[in-house]
Amino acid sequence: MKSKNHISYHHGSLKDALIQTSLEMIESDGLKNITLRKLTKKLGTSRSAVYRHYDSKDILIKAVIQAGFEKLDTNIKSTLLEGDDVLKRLYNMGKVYISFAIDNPNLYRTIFGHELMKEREESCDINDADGDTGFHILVAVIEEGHEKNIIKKEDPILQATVIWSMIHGISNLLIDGHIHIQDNIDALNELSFKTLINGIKN
Amino acid sequence: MKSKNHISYHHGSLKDALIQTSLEMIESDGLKNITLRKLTKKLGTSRSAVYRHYDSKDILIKAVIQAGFEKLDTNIKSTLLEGDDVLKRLYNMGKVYISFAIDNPNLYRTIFGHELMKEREESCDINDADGDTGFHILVAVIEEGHEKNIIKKEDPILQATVIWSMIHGISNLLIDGHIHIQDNIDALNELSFKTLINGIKN
DNA sequence: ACCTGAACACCGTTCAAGT
DNA sequence: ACCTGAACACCGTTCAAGT
Repeated sequence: MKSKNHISYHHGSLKDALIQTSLEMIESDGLKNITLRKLTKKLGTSRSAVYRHYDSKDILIKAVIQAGFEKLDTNIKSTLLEGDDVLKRLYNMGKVYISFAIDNPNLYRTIFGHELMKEREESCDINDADGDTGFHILVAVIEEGHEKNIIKKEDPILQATVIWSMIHGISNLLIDGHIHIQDNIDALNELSFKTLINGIKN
Repeated sequence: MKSKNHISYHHGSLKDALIQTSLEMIESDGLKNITLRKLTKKLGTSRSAVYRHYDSKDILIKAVIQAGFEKLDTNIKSTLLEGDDVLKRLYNMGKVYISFAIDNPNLYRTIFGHELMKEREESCDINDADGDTGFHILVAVIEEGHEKNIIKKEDPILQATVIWSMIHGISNLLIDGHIHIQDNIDALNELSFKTLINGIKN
């Protein structure tokens, strides 16, 4: 029975399966080794089936990147919400963020380095004060630091951007091999955090 | 006469012409729109001529990325060597670096985001104390700051890495559209620099 | 509704043949 | 030595045809 109607095996689930399998293939082989032919073969469908759900490979990849970004964002959010100590939460976020990049270098490279992302203007829109992204939580944590007189009172969005930039820069340079101090990552973590904090705390 | 022997037009210069034209095409159309067919058509050679100089497209692209990286590096170096004030030189470097990224987003994305760069281990090798890259000069400027008692005496390589990470992170987030504060770039510059400096100066 | 598979225009790469 | 152009195996995308 089961093997008979494999025609409708992906009925309703193909769309999601395409994303998940793409995420796996990006991490194992890199983005540029993903082809619709390999992807659909892995899923047991014909290659034109993709076009029922996405208008082109580029649009599929965009959705994959969005999914990858949300994966990272979920990690960041839960870390930022865990515990009371504001500074400790910021420090932990940095560690989790950098660990994500080190553990998923191809995915990280893809979600942040892709040319298609130039026109993005969703989840991370800083102007959208009502959002619920990791960045929004980061801003909220900084504002909590303002109220508790732990963090210097400057524009929290700019402060969040500075913190994010530092962490993002470290992650990027690490996975691209521009930093060759694998044994010294902890020291880099400590110094970057100290540098950030001494610059923004009261 | 001239148009007659176009067969040897690129005699000896094709190798370099491939790099230069690739750099232009990356910036105007993005890396993924570069094909050997378009590239060689633009240069007036047959497409297999490329293989006289590079074993594959990937290896050509690697050389292009290296050339792009050196372009940025040259900018950085001259900025770091200009003037006496240590802090001002660091500040100027940041501005020049970020400007380069904003002016050449596709190139910047390519030289830093490419999957091929995982195995890189040349110019930026921090362990090579004798190098002459922008990063090495940055370390030297920091050491000058140590001698002049302007900058806190910690491992200069780690300090350089922290500074570079911040600037690189800002550049990356800006060109990927994760930061939507175009009108506020100056404020971001100021705050990030202030954050760095207040964290590392005496 | 959703899937199939042949067809099309592209791509990187190879290679025997030219000068 | 260096270049040519046909050939090969791949790719994304389209579309008439199936169920």
